[in-house]
Amino acid sequence: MGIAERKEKQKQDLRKAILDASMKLFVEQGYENVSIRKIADLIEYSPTTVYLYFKDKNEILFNLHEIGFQKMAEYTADVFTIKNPLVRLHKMGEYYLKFGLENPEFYDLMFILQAPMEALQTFDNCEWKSGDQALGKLKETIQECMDKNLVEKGDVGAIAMAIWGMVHGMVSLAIRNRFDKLVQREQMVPMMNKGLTWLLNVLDASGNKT
Amino acid sequence: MGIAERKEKQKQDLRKAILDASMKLFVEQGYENVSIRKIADLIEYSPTTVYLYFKDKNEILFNLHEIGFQKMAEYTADVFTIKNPLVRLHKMGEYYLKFGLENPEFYDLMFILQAPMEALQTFDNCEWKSGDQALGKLKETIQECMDKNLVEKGDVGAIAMAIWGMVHGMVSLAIRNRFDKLVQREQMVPMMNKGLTWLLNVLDASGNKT
DNA sequence: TTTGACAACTTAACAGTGTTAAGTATATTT
DNA sequence: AAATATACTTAACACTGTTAAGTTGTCAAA
Repeated sequence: MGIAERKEKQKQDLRKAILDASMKLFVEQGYENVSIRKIADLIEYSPTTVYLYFKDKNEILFNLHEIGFQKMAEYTADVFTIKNPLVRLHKMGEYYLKFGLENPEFYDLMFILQAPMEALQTFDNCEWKSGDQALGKLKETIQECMDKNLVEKGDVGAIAMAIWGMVHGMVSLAIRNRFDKLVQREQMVPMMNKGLTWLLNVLDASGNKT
Repeated sequence: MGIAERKEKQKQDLRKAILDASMKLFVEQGYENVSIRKIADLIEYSPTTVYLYFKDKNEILFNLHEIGFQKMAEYTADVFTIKNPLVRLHKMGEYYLKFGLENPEFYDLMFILQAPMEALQTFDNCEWKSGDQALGKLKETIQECMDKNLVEKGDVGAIAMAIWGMVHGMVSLAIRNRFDKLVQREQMVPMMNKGLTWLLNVLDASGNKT
């Protein structure tokens, strides 16, 4: 069935072309400019053709959001070589801040916009795999810190929520312009890192009961 | 000039009617359903009339965002009677979480959506007064904690950023559905409070050097 | 009193959005 | 050769924010 295979490949090619076009619009003009009509223009098909390959726009944005997680994984790839879990935790936070501030559009898609989560809800297996995996790594590192008595023991889930919350909070306040009028532009990034370091320090202090 | 006064009053009345209609749409149907045409329908004027009273939609949303800050102030009104600044800090955090989760639409407008900040940029005095005031209270409390040696001394600005970041992060991840697939629905709010309590505990521990 | 100006408001339109129903070719199967 | 299935398009619906131009009605000066 060589002909059926070729047809299947062509279908997958067009699907990929749609995602590539979406990606191009996304990185060059931001998520607000990813519209079905603009995608259609780029791939030189009619807008309705897009709907033969994706249920709706949310589904396209969900795919871009996944690419964002891949990109983020590149940022944090080397932290897992760090033996000391507390140092690793610190570096994870630093890379998280770095990724968010250097890729605000991707960050938006991954952690702020509703669209990808709305797409998720329509799926059969509606787990948020990307988020679950990222949170998992955080939890593991926190657990390791506790096992090695580097930090005081406690509810890993709650602590992970709080730490993730802190870095996410700072990034999202920054990229949604809530720091603009409150902090000088040059001091923003160093100050965010200082905030993170502060947390890691009090955390460290809480563990040293020896 | 009684007649000029009456005219001025009528203008202000219509301005208020537009805001009231916006508010009604906002609380009943969410910010996505606040459109110029729907506002116009409610006040029974043509859509273009709205533009005689507000520069654009952002300016209307900015006004609603201010109302949100008033509402938030009601939540936190009684914390300032608390003498112990560390206890006060804890309660401020608790009320912040409570407000955000009970008023997700307002929270969105105040801390997530770009629209009010875009309006701000067009103003003459483009300070974010509401945000500045709220952050100020947080900073004061942190400073007081340091002055009384309840927490280790450090950069107040950075620490305020981190603490605000944490509560904002948790609220915004929650209302933008990032916890949905990761944490059981019933455990979400208690877990967020647990995360906050955890931070306050390690903070407390960091201060007890006596 | 008539004219002119100004204020308040509306109509109509522009340029865009996501999405769907219905139609048209082309290619495959019966 | 006829029927069917595939891939795609046209045209439309129902919205969105926003603006240019036109229409009233009121008021002050000629």
